[in-house]
Amino acid sequence: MSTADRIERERLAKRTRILDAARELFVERGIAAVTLREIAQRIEYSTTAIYVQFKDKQDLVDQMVREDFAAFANALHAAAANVADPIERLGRLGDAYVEYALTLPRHYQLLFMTPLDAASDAPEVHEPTGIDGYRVLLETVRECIAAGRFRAELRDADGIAQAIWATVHGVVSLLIVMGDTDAFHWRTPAVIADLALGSLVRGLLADPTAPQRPKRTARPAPRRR
Amino acid sequence: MSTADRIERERLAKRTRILDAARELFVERGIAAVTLREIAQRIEYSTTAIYVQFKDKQDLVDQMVREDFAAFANALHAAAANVADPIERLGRLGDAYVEYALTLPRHYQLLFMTPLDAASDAPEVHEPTGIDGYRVLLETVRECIAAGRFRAELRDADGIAQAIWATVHGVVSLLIVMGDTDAFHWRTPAVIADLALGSLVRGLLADPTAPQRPKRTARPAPRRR
DNA sequence: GTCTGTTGTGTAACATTGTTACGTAAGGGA
DNA sequence: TCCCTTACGTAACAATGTTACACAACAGAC
Repeated sequence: MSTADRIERERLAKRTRILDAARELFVERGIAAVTLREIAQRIEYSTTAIYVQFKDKQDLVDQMVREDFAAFANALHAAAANVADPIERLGRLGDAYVEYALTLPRHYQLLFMTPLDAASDAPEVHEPTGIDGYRVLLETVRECIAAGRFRAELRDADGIAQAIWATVHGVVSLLIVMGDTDAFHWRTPAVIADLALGSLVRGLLADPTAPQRPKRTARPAPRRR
Repeated sequence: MSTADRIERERLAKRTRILDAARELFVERGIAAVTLREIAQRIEYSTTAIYVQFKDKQDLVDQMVREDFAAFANALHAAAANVADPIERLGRLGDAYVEYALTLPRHYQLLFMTPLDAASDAPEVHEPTGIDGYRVLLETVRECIAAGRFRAELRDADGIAQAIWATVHGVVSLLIVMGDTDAFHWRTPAVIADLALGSLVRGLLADPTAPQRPKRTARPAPRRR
């Protein structure tokens, strides 16, 4: 059925157009501030046409978020690839994480700083969002443990991975929310991330006398609002 | 003018009633899900009566948040009081932080996980929100540095304080958003916090062979939604 | 004691936004 | 050629934040 294929192709193309327009507006002005009418107008459809592809606004947001979680996980995979030393890999993962999050702060906020609320419809059916990226981290931590790089009493890979995740998440999320308040005299994201993750890893190491990681390039502060 | 006093007192009492009702509803069901009509009904006023005391909904939220930031800062002050050893004080601060945040996750979300948006009206006029608690932490870090407890190359008190803040914030905020997703096999908040903050501090110390902190009582997982 | 102006309150209405009902047009399959 | 599914748009609805306006209460001036 070539015709059915074409129809499906057009259907998917429209879905992509909607998601792209929505993504752009969401990232720019925040999810709550964007109306369906606005999205529809941008792609030259009526508002209700969106409802053919998406059950409601929340469904649109969910599907977009799910796609972008995958992209985020891919970025982490890429950062970890071809790095033999697991400790070094931890650093690379952290760098990539901060990089992604602060390049698209709005997006990060959507992905990791917003409880999924009404997504309780059927999100547990699919792969839980964010689990991909977590697995990369967890595997690296397991390697560190297996290689005897961490102190002997540190055997809980999940706990350690969660602590590391929490640390980098804390840096970026705190900066996204509070980064505009000058009174805190914020250091650059790279400095804070190096201090937090660097010291954390150092505290985990069995042999802290090993050399530290080199400096990275600076990252700009997250943009406003 | 006793009458003017009474009027002012009544005015303040009404304001408090509004804020209390709003707080209760916000904490229970989230800020966006609560309507002004609902708040008004709970305190037996008309909806528009709220507008006499507050410019709009955002203003109401702002004022509530400002008050509660102060309460949070007080909790931190109390936790830090009468603890001579600055390193131990860091731990106490972290404990109090996690305790407060996970006891009132909704509230924490409101305070530290939501960009202030329209609060850009006149929030910078007043003391920036959250700065009180930060000062307690910063002062403690300064003491640690002055006492030579940290490694010699660590001299940037602001940077270190921000890294520590980011770490505990990361633990609680990650759990608030993701804590319900079982696939991550979350450890208890106390375990993650100890791993993250404990290892971070250990990584900062000039002498990591010093004794670790004792275990604390367990904290329940943050409640849903 | 009366008047006046300010302040608080409620009713009604408005604008916006997510959402649904319904009529219509298109187009593929029999 | 006919039917039926699908997509689309117009109009309308419900909920919510917000404003306009009229009225009542009441403190202060005279």
